[in-house]
Amino acid sequence: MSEPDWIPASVRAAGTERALVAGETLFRQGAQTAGLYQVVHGKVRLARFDRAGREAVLHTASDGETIAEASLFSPTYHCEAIATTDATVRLYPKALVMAELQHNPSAANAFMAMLARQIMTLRTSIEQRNIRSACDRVRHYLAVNLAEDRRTVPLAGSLKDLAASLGLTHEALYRTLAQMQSSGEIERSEREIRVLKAI
Amino acid sequence: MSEPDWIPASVRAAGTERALVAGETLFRQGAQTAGLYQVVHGKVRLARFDRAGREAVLHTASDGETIAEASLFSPTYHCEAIATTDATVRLYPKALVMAELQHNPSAANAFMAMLARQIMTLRTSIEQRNIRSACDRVRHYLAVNLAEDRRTVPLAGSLKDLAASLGLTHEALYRTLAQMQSSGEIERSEREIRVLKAI
DNA sequence: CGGCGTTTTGAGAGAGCTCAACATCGGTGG
DNA sequence: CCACCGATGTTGAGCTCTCTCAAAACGCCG
Repeated sequence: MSEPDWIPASVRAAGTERALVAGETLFRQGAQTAGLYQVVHGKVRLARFDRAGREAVLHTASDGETIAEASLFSPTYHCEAIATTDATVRLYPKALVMAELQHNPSAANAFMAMLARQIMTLRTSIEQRNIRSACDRVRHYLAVNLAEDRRTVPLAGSLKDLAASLGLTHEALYRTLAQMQSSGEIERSEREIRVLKAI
Repeated sequence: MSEPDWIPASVRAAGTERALVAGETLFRQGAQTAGLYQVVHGKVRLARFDRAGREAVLHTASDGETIAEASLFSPTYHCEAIATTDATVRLYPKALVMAELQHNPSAANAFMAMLARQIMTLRTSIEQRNIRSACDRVRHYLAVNLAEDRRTVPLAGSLKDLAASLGLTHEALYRTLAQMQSSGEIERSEREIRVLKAI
């Protein structure tokens, strides 16, 4: 989604890599911002924790995506970044990125477009979490994440992770998927869900 | 929140105003994007409607705020804009705004910062909608919207509108507020809520 | 005064959460 | 090779909480 095509070679060269093991925290809410991170490979999720200890998954970034873009304009991070799988990330220093955006209009334009896309994606997430019914929430997820064949939805990680992304308990997701499968609405295989009825 | 301090006078002068009555739709999801809107006065909310007809309020813009910024980078609007109160909006043509962002680095910078702020606000909304308990959701809202005195939260519109913004039914909100008041957690007056216990 | 929208309160039902038990599978170490 | 362990996947039962449907008080405005 957020291919960092706008990062020029000069900035790219200044990036420093770091390896993360699954479960490791990259940065915490409130910590000083270091710069812009790009996920080289693996999955890193952005999340917040509420008083009750519940984790709200805000986004999961995969290979090539950048995270913490908004933090370029903030002195501290406003959410937690946690490796969902083993992962490698690359850090681009804040000052360097900001200077590039300041002096390179086309980079700035691409960056703005990327922020705009993120805003749209986030609004879709809000729409999704506004749906109470687990079944309709799953349907919404399927509709939004349909592959180009308009019939299948790839499953990137575990169902448990998906449940967290959907804001459901994993039990509720399991049950809902089982029900949708037995009613003939979907078919499931190892790495994808096939949608049989129009959504 | 989104004071359009980055809109230069030249663009400002090219704006065209339009009056809206409460309930009127400014633009619909899927419609061609005309440009950037600024709410001169009144309240305009961005929302989406799901299959069940439920409205998910994504944002409510007040005096001075801009809406549809992300749509500058999209051919169509991705949500509905509806006047919550009688309102006046000003439209800045897309091409003019884009040209300004292209040639004026400081305007581009301010615009990027505004988009970044919006991303953070949207993430806070997702965090909020991830909270199931009506009481905790209200507490979260109060904590996020505390005035500078750290004790009061202003009530801009009706409680019914607030309920929609919180993603709760109005009945649930009324009940929750009544309960929080009777337990001594808050005090209510016409235009604000006073928080008595630390959140 | 009548009408309309907001604010309240009541009662019932449905749905997801919580707690719990168990199956499955891959990896580890004896 | 097998036992063990942890994480994921699955299913069951009960409970809580919000939603839904209803009804009524209240305030505002023509």
